[in-house]
Amino acid sequence: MENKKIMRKDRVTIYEVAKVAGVSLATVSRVINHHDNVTEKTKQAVEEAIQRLGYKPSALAQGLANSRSTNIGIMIPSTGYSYVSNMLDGMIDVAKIYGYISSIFITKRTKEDAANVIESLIKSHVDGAVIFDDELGTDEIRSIQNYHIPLIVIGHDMQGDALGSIILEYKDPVMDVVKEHMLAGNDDIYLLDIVNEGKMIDEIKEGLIDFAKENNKHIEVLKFNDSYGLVYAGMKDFFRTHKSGYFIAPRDSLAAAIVNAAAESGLRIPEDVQVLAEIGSKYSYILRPQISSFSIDMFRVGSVAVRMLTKLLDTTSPLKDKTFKFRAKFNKRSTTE
Amino acid sequence: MENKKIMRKDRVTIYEVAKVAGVSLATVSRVINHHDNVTEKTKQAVEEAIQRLGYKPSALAQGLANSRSTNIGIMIPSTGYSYVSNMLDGMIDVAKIYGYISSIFITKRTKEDAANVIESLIKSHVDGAVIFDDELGTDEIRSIQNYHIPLIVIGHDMQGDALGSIILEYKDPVMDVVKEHMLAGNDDIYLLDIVNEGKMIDEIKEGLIDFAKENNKHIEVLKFNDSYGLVYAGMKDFFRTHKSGYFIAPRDSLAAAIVNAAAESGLRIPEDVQVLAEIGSKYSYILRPQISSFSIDMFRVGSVAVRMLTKLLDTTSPLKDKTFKFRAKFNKRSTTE
DNA sequence: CTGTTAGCGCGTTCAT
DNA sequence: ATGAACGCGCTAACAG
Repeated sequence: MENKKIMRKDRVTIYEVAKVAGVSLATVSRVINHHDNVTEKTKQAVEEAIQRLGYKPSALAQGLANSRSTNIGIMIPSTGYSYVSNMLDGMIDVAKIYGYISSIFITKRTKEDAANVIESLIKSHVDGAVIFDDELGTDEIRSIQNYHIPLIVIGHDMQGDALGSIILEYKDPVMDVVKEHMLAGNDDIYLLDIVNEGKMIDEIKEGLIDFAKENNKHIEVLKFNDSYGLVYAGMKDFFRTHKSGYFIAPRDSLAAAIVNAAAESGLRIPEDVQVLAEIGSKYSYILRPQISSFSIDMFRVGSVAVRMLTKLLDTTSPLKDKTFKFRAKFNKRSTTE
Repeated sequence: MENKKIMRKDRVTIYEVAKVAGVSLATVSRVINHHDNVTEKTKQAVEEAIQRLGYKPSALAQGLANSRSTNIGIMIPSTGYSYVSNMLDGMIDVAKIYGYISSIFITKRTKEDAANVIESLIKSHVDGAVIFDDELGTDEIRSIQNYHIPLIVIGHDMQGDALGSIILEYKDPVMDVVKEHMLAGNDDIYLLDIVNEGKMIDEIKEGLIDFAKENNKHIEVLKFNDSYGLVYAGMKDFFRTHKSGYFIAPRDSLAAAIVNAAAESGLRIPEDVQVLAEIGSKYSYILRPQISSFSIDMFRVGSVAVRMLTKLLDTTSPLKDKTFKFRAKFNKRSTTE
């Protein structure tokens, strides 16, 4: 009773459609690809057969046949942060419009995992990819290019052949605001250093610390693991002995932890403690007091990234601007003076 | 200089590896699939060739050859809401562990779009899919099954052959809390009705209204388009003429809109106005006052969904519990009494 | 306008 | 243990 072949007779193929319609498979192929050189009559017959059988062409076979998978890869860190998922939304949205399916590759924040992810990205045979990953070095990104996969890189300023990049300018705007505070004579800055927050945030940190040194000021670094709860608890503790300061947090939910801890310790905001969030979201203005923060429309970043990618993939229309900048806008709200 | 052919000689195939290693492609295939019947020596030779050439098997060709794409489909509405992106995170995480790549199919909230998405889901040749989409009817979901795609459905109580389901119980817990408020003699309930919020929320609305009728109470429905800003503005207006009430919002960010509007209208919370959010997130406890809401660990829902799916896909280990329930937990906080 | 045939890159018998 | 040959489902010349 070796009838294994019979039990898996599921997927309808182009052959069966051809047979039912009484034509050759080439004709069916022409119909589904809208090649106009087909008689209206036979076309109808084919389409009817397709309907009756419920035939759907296999993207796998199509991909193999013309070495285009109509898939794009999206490499991002865990979407837990809302700015990442907003970006993701924008990317998938545009990809869909252009007829691409989005395959997501989540990277943990380790070199090792990044290598694995790159591996599967290449195997997966995507037509192109957009990469937003703080942990990846430019060399690793270049290695992907050895496989001729057009790339859009977000957050690295890179140039290359089938390579575009999007730059997120948070650092300068943030530094401008902090500099102003410092140069006004203040020397009360505390910087929240969250482990594994990524390269972008780290660079801001370094820039700030360097600037402070140059100006004979001091920045106190407060190190925490990621999570609102941890920071909130830590800051409650902190405010038992400290009664003021100018605090900088990577994201607004973390800024909220400071704000809440301060307020519940009887401190006034912004008179006693000021709080600044580097990456803001809609919660910056939902929270009370509203949080001063910097923002970039990440949905738009995602849209632009994929739109650039489709240009890269469409050999007929060369991408002109291969690098695009988004500059964070400062929204001064109620947690700073 | 018409050397176009040379410039597109990109992907390394199994043939080239075979040639370099001095074996046949069958042997290479055995090595990359870890079929043990290969001499250690030739195995080494092959592996070295693979290294030198930087060969990566094409998932496309592999998929075609054994009709398994090692891709799973994930159908979800826009990830804008954090509970959706948390779920997504959980799904992708587990998929990765099991060696699957995740293809995301975003659905807008219309029947038409849903049909298109289903179409591309089938074409994409995924091995299985998990569907979380309020707008889809059970009949449409069944139609996917005609293509023998194992499915996990979240939010619908369905049974079927290669079909598992996860039920999200928000309705009963929410109704319990509201009933208690009503039965305590109150008749001051306002329900925020956000357009396109999805079936799950709609069902709670209907349940609530029915219950009110049966008990001779009244529920005032406040209709808004989605967005914090719109609701906030609308409620500011509302509170010029209304000075109290028990408000129910679909999500905590919307609840925050009510809370903020009320507070800024000089009303006390929860003495004058009480606010309850149906779907809570971490912001329920980040916001001040903290918002009373219901919660399910959506990351876990996502994990469980994909784990169930992998069981469905693994023919050797049949899935025993084909339906799984998550019951929302009520977190009474500061916006209700 | 339509059918035939040769790949696309890889897995898998069936021999050797 | 290893190689030759066929098939997965479809596209793209090439004939007719």
